[in-house]
Amino acid sequence: MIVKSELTARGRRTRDALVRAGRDAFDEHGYESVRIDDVCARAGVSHGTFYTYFDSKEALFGEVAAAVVGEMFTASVVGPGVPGDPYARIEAANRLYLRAWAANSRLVRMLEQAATAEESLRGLLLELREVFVRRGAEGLRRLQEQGLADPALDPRLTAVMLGGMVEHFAHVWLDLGERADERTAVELLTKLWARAIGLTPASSWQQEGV
Amino acid sequence: MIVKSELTARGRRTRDALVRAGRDAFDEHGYESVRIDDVCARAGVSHGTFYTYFDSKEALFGEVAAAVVGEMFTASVVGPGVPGDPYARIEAANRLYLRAWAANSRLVRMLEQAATAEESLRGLLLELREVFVRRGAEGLRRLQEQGLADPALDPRLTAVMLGGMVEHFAHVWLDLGERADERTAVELLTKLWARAIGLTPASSWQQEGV
Amino acid sequence: MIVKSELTARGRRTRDALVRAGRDAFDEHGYESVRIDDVCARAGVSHGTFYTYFDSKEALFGEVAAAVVGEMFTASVVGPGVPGDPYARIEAANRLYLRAWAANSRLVRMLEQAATAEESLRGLLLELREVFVRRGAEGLRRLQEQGLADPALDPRLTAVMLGGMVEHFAHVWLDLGERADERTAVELLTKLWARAIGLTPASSWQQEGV
Amino acid sequence: MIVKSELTARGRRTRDALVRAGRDAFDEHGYESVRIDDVCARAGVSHGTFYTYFDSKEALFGEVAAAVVGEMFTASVVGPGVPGDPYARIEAANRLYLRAWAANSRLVRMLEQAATAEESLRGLLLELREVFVRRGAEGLRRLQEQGLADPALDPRLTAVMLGGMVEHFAHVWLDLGERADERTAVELLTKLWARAIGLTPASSWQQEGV
DNA sequence: TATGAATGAGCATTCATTCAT
DNA sequence: CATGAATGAATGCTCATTCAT
Repeated sequence: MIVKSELTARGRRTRDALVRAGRDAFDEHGYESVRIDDVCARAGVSHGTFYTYFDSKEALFGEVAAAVVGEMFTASVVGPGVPGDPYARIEAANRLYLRAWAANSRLVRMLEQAATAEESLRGLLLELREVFVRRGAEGLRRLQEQGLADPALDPRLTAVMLGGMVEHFAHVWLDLGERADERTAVELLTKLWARAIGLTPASSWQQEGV
Repeated sequence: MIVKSELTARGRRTRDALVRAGRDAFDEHGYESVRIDDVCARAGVSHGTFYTYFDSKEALFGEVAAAVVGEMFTASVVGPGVPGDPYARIEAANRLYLRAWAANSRLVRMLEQAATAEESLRGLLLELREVFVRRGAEGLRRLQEQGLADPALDPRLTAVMLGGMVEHFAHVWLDLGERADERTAVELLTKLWARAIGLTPASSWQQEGV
Repeated sequence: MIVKSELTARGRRTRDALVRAGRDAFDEHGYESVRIDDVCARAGVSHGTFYTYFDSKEALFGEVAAAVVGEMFTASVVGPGVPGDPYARIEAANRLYLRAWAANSRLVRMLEQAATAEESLRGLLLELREVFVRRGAEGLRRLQEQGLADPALDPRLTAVMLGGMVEHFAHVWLDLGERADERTAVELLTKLWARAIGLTPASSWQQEGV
Repeated sequence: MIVKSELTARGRRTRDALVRAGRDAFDEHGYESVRIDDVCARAGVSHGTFYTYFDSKEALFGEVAAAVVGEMFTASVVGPGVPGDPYARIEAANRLYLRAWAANSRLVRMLEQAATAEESLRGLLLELREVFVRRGAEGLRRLQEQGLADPALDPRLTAVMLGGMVEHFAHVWLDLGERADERTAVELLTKLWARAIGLTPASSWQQEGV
């Protein structure tokens, strides 16, 4: 097998084609159903060529999964340009969150499947979750410090639960055909999220408690 | 193949052993990894016997899935003995909801996987979701009618989202090792749920709106 | 895989057919060249059936080798009916020795090849050699005790060398086409062997030494 | 492919490196296990370069085998400086014989293996044996003519057998781990050889016969 | 000459399913 | 009803060889 760092331009092109083909194939047919042959055909290379770049189907999937996870990280960052209004920031975050998960729903679920068997993939999966959980927890903590959210909530557990709500909805929405338009969905998710953490326009938590 | 209704006592015992063995095997190793051989060995019957009762591996899984779904329905019904306090009822429902999904998390996810390929399983999966969604929506609608919850919320979509929060947490908690004890989890899920729907002790919604 | 002891009569027949077919195939084409398919075709069973009885090609070869080694042991025992005349006994032994190795020359050489890689086969190979070496050494020691052979010879090393002469000749004769008829070969091998150990009609060694 | 005679200095170096690498690889891992890739890596050239110099793996092996055979011829010639004492000459020859075979035991056995399939290699193998057999036969014939060895022995067949004894011992000694030090081994081989051909200090054969 | 990417025939192995007993 | 031997399509992977650069 040729390692990634030792590639010529031509090799890189072929390798990229295989990763792209693999990603499409996995997304369309599911991990188990994908044949190395399918991937090769899609990438326009012969069967043997696959093994010039990857040791196995698992290795390819690892590569695909890593790419997906990387994209999700990048795509879900709420830019600094978003207004300081906490509610608006939550809404923006939820929109990106929903989109990021929706775009990769099937592959992420596949990653979960595969992670059961493959040690290396488990790490990737946990890293993925951790990044999203931490972001959510950080955001909540900040609001708590500003007196805008219920200070009694455990930030991490709350982030896990509310993040899960968004993530799960992405799946139900796109994979299971639950009917809703994005605007409505994001608005409702945001309303539920904001209310759940007790987001207040003023700093009422400092006086009252739960 | 012998159909279920034409079984002798002995046949029923063998068949039940296969279903039980299949359920355990699927839960432990995942759909694809399970060999008919494994199931037969577990059930203590010979390889050929399997086909006396089932047409295929899929057929067995369908049977297992149906059993699981049935159990989940039964197990998650909030008994009439629970006090009328809405918050307490939500908490009781969430506890049962969480337990029901946690107990069968892997099999349900397997069902989702398999449903991608198998038409018949898709129906089962949708039925499963629908029952839970409908229950949640009914509950919310009742609270709205009583003026105890935000009447502006779409009952179904809200139920999908908040139900998803619980369902997803069951998965994260049990399959992915997120650390939490049941009491804490149920309490937080309930608090978030209640706040999200704007559950009020009094009937404040009638005067205010969102 | 079905273990040997759990076979029905039918299974035993199939298994035996595979071993026989494998033996023929190995003998004709050499280890590496033999395809599982060839063996199956020869045995008149389908490809998959092979794996009902053997885990791999190596496993089959192990079985074949063990059978060959067993036969060689049996076939090379000089019966008790052979006259006590030491020279005649050596000749009889050499004849059987030559025949035993000649009959299985290719398979034994294959075993040597394969033993390089397979730990389990190495044991079999060493056992095979050891039996023949020990027999030769015992015979020599007896003659030495009777004063009929040079007592200065190390029995084991001498047996290794002279046994090797016969074994090697079997190979050269049959595999490499060295021309000779069996009678001539056995007579010459015996003459060389007898002279080499200083076999004397009388008990001259007791008086002389080397 | 570039033929040997048309090489530049650089080409010769690369080619030699491949032959040397191939010899080491064959000796260590056996014919079938050697990958062209291994050889190239060892020689420090890229995969494609191999085919600049050789048509195939077999061609490389042929080259290696020829080199080995050449060395064995050279290394085993008893120099003219060795004293005329026949026993001492036999001992010297056996020492060189043993060393020559021991040094190349694995490669020679590989050649025998390969010769089964490759016509061209068969010639090489037969040539190798023939040289050693002829030398042994010549030596014996000379001794017979001088009345120092049993004139009744067929020189060629005797040489095949006794030569085989030495050759085989080299294999058993080095490849199969039979324990012996060289001095002891050579002395015993020589004693057995000398006695077997009836080597006498005086010219007793002229009067007696066997 | 050297390189290394591409090729594809070839092969071992798995496993759901069938069927004779 | 139960058994377990037989089936064979399906598929991942290897590696000698070719060839464009």
